[in-house]
Amino acid sequence: MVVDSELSEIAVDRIFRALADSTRRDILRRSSIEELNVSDLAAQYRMSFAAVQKHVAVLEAAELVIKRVQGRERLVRADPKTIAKAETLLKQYQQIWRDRIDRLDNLLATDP
Amino acid sequence: MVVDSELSEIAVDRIFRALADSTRRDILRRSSIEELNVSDLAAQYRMSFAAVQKHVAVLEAAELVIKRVQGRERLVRADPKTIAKAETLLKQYQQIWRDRIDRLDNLLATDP
DNA sequence: AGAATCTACAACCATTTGGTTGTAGATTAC
DNA sequence: GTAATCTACAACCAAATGGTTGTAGATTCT
Repeated sequence: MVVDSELSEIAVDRIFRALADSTRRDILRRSSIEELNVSDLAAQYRMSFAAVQKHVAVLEAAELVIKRVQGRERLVRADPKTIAKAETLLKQYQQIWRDRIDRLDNLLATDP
Repeated sequence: MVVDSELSEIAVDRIFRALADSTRRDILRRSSIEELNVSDLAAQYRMSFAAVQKHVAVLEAAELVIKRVQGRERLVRADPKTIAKAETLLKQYQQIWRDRIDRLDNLLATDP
């Protein structure tokens, strides 16, 4: 039985790995609100431009953000589809647990 | 504005980090279905007992599973509360994006 | 054209991660 | 009591991660 249906395990690894860093979560949040270039993002954190660039690359590899070229800028925006996929995955784990509870309930109800 | 409300950033890091490995996700799935000891889990994977033990420890540190002592065994079961929290976090990101869409819609509707 | 801005990317470093083997402590079975 | 089972934990190793600085390529501004 497979929990995942449309994403490869590697892709799921990348999504959760990308979400496992507060700087990246903040980049995701900011780029959910408005499209930003990498310099604007970098200005928000106490780390080098290159470090923020790497964080954006991790989010991009996970397909959590999309980068668009406009002149010399790279505009970053969140991709809500991938976030939705991650949420769906967690829902499936919860569903497994709910099914288990249901089975226990039925057991207790039918066998008093 | 803070996305998280009750979990520390470090705790969120640990949750997503723990989910970023297919072996750990499988352990979580199996321990969602039934309580298992570490040996039973280890038998499922092509890696050493100690490696599986470490994976369980990562899940435990993230509070995604709970370990219970019974005799010489350590019984592992998923903690649905933490899974639910992770799902809630992702929902919040989606909500930010939906709010943005709503704002754009309103803008387009009121200013033709 | 020249300067400033935005980005890419390489090289490097310390720490963490994911695996291994090996040893030892409890608990259970015989 | 002894053997088998289940677990904990240390020590070690290779690879990945998260940061740095430095250099260079486009693009825009004056």
